[in-house]
Parts: sequence; C-alpha cells; structure tokens
Amino acid sequence: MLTIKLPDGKNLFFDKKVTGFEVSEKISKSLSKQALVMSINGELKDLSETIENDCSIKIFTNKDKEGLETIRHDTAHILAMAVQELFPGTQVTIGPVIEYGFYYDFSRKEPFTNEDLAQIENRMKEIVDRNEITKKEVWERSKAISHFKKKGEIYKAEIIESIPKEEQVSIYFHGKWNDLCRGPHLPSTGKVGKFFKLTKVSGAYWRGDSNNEMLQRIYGTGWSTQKDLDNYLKRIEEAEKRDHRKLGKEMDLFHFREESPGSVFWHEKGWNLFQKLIDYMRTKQKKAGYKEINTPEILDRTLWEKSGHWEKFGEHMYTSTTPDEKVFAIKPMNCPGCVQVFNQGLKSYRDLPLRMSEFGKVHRYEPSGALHGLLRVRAFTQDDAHIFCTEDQITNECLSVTNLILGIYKDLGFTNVLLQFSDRPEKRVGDDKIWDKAESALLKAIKQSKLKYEINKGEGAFYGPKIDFVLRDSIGRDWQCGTLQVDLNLPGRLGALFVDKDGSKKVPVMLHRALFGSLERFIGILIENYAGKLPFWLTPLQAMIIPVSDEFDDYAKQVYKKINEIGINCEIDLKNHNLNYKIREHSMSKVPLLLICGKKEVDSNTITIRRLDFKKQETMELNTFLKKFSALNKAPSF
RNA sequence: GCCCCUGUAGCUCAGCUGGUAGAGCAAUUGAUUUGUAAUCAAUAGGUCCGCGGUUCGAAUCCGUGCGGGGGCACCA
Repeated sequence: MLTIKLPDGKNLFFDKKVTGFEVSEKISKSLSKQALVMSINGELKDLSETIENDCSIKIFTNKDKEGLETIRHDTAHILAMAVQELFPGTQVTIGPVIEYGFYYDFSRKEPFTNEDLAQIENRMKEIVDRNEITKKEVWERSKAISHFKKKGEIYKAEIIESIPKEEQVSIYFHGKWNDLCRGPHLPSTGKVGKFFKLTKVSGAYWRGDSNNEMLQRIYGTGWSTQKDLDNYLKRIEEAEKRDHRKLGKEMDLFHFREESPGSVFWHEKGWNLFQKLIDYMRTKQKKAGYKEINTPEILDRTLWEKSGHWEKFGEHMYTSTTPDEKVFAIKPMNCPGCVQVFNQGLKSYRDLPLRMSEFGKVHRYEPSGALHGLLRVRAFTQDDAHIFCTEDQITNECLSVTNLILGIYKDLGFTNVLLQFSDRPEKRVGDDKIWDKAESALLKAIKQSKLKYEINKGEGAFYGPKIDFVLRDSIGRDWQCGTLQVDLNLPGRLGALFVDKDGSKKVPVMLHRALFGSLERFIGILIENYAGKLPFWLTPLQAMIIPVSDEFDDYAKQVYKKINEIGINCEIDLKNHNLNYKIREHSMSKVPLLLICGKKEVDSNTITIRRLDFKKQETMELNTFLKKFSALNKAPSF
C-alpha cells in the first residue's frame, strides 16, 4: 500500500508502485494532459519516475515556475540537438536555464552566423513536432566517460569526471540524441511548445575562466505561451527605445569619439544636467554637515605605493612621466588625496566626525570590452566623500549617510531601493574585534533604515565591510549606485592621526561613501528611467518660446527675458518655420513646455502653454506662469 | 583583454556578384507670415574609419590597426 499526499492535503492510495503520470491521471484527466514535471517531497523529478515509498507529490504545469523552468531547460536540450543535427562534429558543453530563457555553450571551429541561428530555430521547431520521447538512464561513471570520449565530446567527459563520487550520472535521451544531464525533463519534446526564440550568439569562456578556450554561446528566450513570448520581446524593444546612448544623441546631451574611448564629450544641455545634479547635491550635503574639498588629479607614484593602489590596481591606472622622469598617476580614486587633506594640520577629536566631500574626476583604464555608453566609462566624476570619525561614531554616521542617500534617491524618483550588506572576506586587514564593531555598526544602521536588505557573505572589501545601494528603475532593472564602506586600513597606511581627549594620538576610522557612484553613470540611468523625459527641475532646456509668426517676435523676446530671469532655462525659436513644424520638432526633442505667442497672447499679456505629451493647451497670464513654474523648478524636498 | 558582428554626408540609412557614391532629415539661401506633430524650391555637403595588399581598376575582396555593438572575462 502506497500513500501519496497531494498539495491540497488529500491522500491518494495505490496498491503498487506508480509513476508520476499515473498519479496525475488519477487526479484528473486535464491535469495529466498539462503535467510537465513533479516534485517528490519537494525534489523536482521526471513524471516518468517510479514512486516506491509514501511521499507528498506536487504536479507542475506550464503555469508554475517549475514548469516554465523545465520548459526552458528542455528547450536548451533541443537547441543542442538541433545544432548537432545540423553541424555534426560540434561539441556540447553546458546549457542552463537563465532569467528569461536559456543558453547552450558549444565548441566548434566555425562561428555560428545569424543565418545559422534562423536555421537552428527552424530545426528546433521540427524537433518539437517530432515529439521525441524522453528517457532517463543512470550509467556507470566509467561507461559514461568512455561513451562521451568515443563521441569526441571531451568537455562532457570532463564534466562527468568532476561530478562528486556520491552523485549518480544520468543520461537523458530525447529519441536517439542523448546528453549528460541532472534533469528533470519533460516527457517528450512536443511538450515544450514553440514559444521560444534564439536571440544572440556570443563568446563565453569554458567554465567562466578567461584562461580557457572560448566557446560559442547561443542565447534563447523561452515561455509557456505565445503571449508571454510577445510580451517579453516587446519589453526588450521598449528598453532599446530608452537606450541612453540613443537618447543622448537625439537630445543633444553628449557624444563619444575615437580620440578618447570611454570618455564623455558633454554638450551644453548634458553639462547643464550634470551641473544641476551637482548643485542639488552640494545643497543637500551642506545641510548634512559636509565640507567640500578638491584634490589634484595627478599625484606622485609614491603616494599610490603607500596607499596600496599601485600594487593592487596598477593595471587600471593611467600614468604619466614628466620630462624630469618622475612618474605620476592620474587618480583612479579620491581617497588618498582626501586623507592628505586630513593630514594637513593637526586634528583633534573635537574635529570628528569630519565629513569631506569631493566631486572628484577619476580615470580608470577599463578593459575595452567593458565600455558601455555612460554606464561604464574610463573617466568619471564621483560624488565622493570621506568621513573621519571614531569607532563609536560609526553607527550614527552610517545612519545619516543612509538617510541622505535615500532622500536623494526619492527626490530623483527612485523609491524602490535595496541594500546589500557585505561582510568580512577571507583576505582582510585589521583584527576581528574591529571587524565585529564595524559590521555591527553598519548592520544597526541598516536595520534602523527599515529597508529591504540582502547579505552578501564574505563580499566586503579587504579593508572593511560595506553597504551597496541598489535602486530599481521604472522598467524593473536594478542598478548598483551608492556605496558606504568602512575602512580600517587606509588611514593607518597614510598616517592619519587625531589627538584624543587624553592627549594621545589615534588613527581615525574612515568611511568612504558615494551617493550616485558616478555622475556620468547616474545620468545614463536617469535618462533610461525617464525615457528621456526628465523631471522638470532637471530638464536642461525647460521651455521653448514659439512666436506664431515673426510679427510676434518682439513679444516673444520680452517673455523670454522674464522667464530667464527666474532661472528657467528657455529659448526662442525665431526660425522661419510654421507653427506645426516647430511643435513637432521641439516635442520630439522632449522640451517639456512649449510657449506659444500670437496675436491673442500679445493682446492679453498671456502665453499659451503646450506641455509635452498633453494635447490640450492652456492659456495663462505671464505672471501666473512665472509664479507657478518657478515653484516647480526645484527638487521636491527643497 | 577574448569571441562574433560592424564602421558610407551632421543624423538615419541605401549602394547586388569589384568600374572612384546616393536618399530622407538636418544645414545654407530664397519664397511663404503661418494658431498646435513635417510649407515649397534651390544650393552646398563625402580621405566611403586609418594603413598596407590583390587588381588595369577597391566603399565593395584580403591583411592589419583603431572605433562602435552584443556577449564572456573584468568592475578595485
């Protein structure tokens, strides 16, 4: 007698061993048709698995996460199958499920082309139609190794050799084709459906190690229904429309050029946005008790040797040799310079906590393949600060940094923020007592903020634990921006000291902290988050005055003068184009306010406002307009 | 850095299998004086990314360098 417990609490009884299929049939005919995989006591298994003991079982369909993931896993197998049918001699390696689909890594001399991809996709659909039956076999390890070696599948043989001894080696057959796999899989290839699409080919290192051979990876996306697939593809398209590189060009904010890869040429409007953000943060930081400083961009190599950067980050540093043969480094970080400012003049415990901020431009030689618009550059401006304090002041300082960061994110429209706490790594400096103190101080600050947080065990910097601030944008993407790090190392290395109450000299604790991280990167994120339609107070060109014809140019100029006086950035379009043309042009370049001046407006001392994305216009007295919009022209918290 | 793709006017792109380049928009000039998403016309605009090679002849084929894109690795 076999008792099988179902998720609803009911029990099914069988008088002999049964398979998952049989259980699903007993539950209902419709379920058995939709069943894809099952779990036995929480462990995912093939439906064909024989159930020998009492257990609880859950059957999954394509509506479940487990079902969808198995579909994706099977699609990866079908991809490998199609590739080996079309391109004999190609070796298969691994093919896991990923967030929106799957990939499979292949070893083959000739590159896969886009045409190949289309061909492979068609073959995959044929394999679905063939409805090949899935069969699992457990093999003797040595048999499996020699089987794959004989087939010329060296990578597979290597994988089997690395499977822990106590685990069984299972081989999955889909018809004649077979692959080493942990499973589980769908009963047959027909169950996969055709809601997948191969998306791209790329290179990927074997076992993720850049010393190894580069394999060819084919990516695909896979779903349970056509609708889900269409939605996903639409979402990708939407994200492409928001690409800050595209919008940056269209909105005339910045450009890149060959002479300086990874460095931004800011245009007037982009720089205006940049300055607005800095102005905003200056005000915020001043209120929070920071003193702004500025340190040299180029510093002698001996300082970098002392700080440890020369040894640890030398590969990423730009250097410069002067005519007198001295070697200088262009700063990749602001901290050593800031510590030198602290070191100048004797500091007392009364000076602590000393919060020094710096909008420092740093240069890092990033690998060419890492560069990506504003999001990964070689020269960027950090909204950096270093707080020198005593151990007892750590919690309070961390809490006020957290509050400052969250307030700023909120002003900029980001309310969904996740904290990531990283504690001591294996390789570290400083004794455990200080680490205990630093970690608990940070954790306390996190708990008081009442935000969601994750713990990344052992991911802290070698010099101290840290919190990273991850914000989620309007289309659900996560960006790591702010960071708060406790440093138990650098102040000592660079000889920072303060005179304590008892007259003794002590090494201060240093907190590193950045709000956006990189201004450049943050601007990229802002553009994508708002799809180019920034909040009014941040918009570089806020209003365009459009005279209906040149008869009204003089009135438009008067309006321009008044609006400019109150600090709203506007321009007049005096070009010889008609109204329709101008409205179209400036709407497309995302100017939030179009101010129309014609006979009606001149006669009544008004302007007609057409707001971006609002078809309806509104006529308003000029003074009313000035009052209303100067109020809107500042950060929400000001 | 690695693999694949890619580089033509300010922008977006066309240019088949080799015969020294074209469109739309933008720009300039002129006409039009316009009331809520493209008025008409004319003009000008190119070291076809750089360098080398094959060829009678290269934007086109080959090599190489640089840049860009998608991933991988990297992201202190």
